[in-house]
Amino acid sequence: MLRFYNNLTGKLEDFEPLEEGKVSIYMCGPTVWNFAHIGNFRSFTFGDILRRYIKFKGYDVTYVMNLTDVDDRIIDESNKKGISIQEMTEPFTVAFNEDMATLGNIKPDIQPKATEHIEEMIEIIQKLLDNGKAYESDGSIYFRISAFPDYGKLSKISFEGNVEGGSQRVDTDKYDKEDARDFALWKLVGEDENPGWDAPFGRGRPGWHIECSAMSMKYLGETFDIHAGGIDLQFPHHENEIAQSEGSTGKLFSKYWLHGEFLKIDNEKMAKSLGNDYTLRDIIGRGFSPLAIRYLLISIPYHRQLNFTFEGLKGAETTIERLQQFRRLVREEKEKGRQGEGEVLSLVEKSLNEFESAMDDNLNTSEALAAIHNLVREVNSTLTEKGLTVEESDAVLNAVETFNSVLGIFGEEQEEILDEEIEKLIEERQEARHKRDFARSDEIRDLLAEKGIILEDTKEGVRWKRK
RNA sequence: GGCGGCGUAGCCAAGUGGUAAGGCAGAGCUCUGCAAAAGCUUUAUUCAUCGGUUCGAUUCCGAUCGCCGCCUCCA
Repeated sequence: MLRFYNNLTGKLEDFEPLEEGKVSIYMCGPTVWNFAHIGNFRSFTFGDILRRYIKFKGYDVTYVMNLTDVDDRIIDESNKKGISIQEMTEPFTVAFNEDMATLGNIKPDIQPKATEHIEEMIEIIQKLLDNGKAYESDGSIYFRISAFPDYGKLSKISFEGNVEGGSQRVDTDKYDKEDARDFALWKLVGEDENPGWDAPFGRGRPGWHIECSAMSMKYLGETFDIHAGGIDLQFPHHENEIAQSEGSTGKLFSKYWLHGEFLKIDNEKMAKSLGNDYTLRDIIGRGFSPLAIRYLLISIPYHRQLNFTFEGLKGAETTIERLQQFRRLVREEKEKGRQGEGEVLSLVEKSLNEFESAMDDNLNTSEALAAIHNLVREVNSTLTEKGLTVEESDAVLNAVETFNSVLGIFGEEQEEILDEEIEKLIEERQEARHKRDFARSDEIRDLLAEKGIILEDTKEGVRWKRK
């Protein structure tokens, strides 16, 4: 039984979708004003695993991840550069999708842009104005938190004590609000300022929170199954989404709330000021493979802080090579066509069961990986000792395929074709070795290494792989 | 100040009221012309510290120390 830690209730709960067999997921996407950093990608990779696993469990999944392409930072940056917000966000949107693909994250079913959903936002704001949960002040529209008693139910923040004694409770907003906690739904924009959109309640631009309410409800309905995002979004962003959405519909917004924890770099907070806010491109530029990065990102359960280090990444690199080597060895083994049955079948079944119960337990990827590693080790032993039958090899390869469909850490199958020149060199080296002409043999080995072909001399002959 | 999380081998870490997964690194072995690669084996009387509850705690409770996050439109 699949269970999630639901941040809304603060409990580990059995997962029961609203509609049998169907699951709707909304993941808060990136603000496309810059290249996304590795911390961002931890969250989005968590979203990808969530979506893949629910699909693996047999549900029909709709996965929506938005693009925030209008907000204060984007406007500030585009003004500085003297370009439109579209010119500002377009290249980063492309880059983001490239990076996601590089990391092996499957494209969301729907990827709505905020700027294309202004109408929907205006509708929600109008409803809130009509039912008294929003008000106008100096041309901007604010949400009236005092009219929404459930405010704070997600983040469990008590405002009572805070208003009185809190040192942070300073209202720095230059606008006039009824209550310091109230937040902007619609910000006044002058006639000749851009970007701005016309609404019945005046020209303006949307607040950040309303964007996600509008896009999620448009594609998933007024109530949907899972809302996910980074832990920092819990307050105020998600709390405000709930207020706006439930305030306008009177219905539950999202049944489950899942938050991805932060990633630290060398045990420190990732921050621009520390210079450790690595983008995916930075890390790949240092020679690390996307697969290793993905492995490291999912090696710790999503709801735990992850300490990202380059040493750890090096380790992940070794680990995924071992996994890929494993798949290669078993595939080779299958080619031998050995017949019969074997006890490996039960090992495979055990591993698959362990994998599933680990993932069922609030996506415990650490344990799921342990189940994979245990299978790899046990099968390797059997393989060396007495070999595998075709049936066993098939079972193992199918299991690998299953693991890969959920976690995506084995990568694509390598092209097993060599060009003739290289094949001839390998042959020539084998002949040289046969004649004990080791000078020539080593020379060829070096030559092939330069071409990115690594040779492994084994009992049963030579094996090659690409670096 | 308020709320929450964490502290497990050299490193990254999972986990449980009943005696410590997994990965990396290290060591040993197998293979090999040598090497590389690969594979196997091995590595915590102990889970920050101090008390308490219990037949029994790393796991529950309390205190202390240390780290991280949210409360400031930062995943």
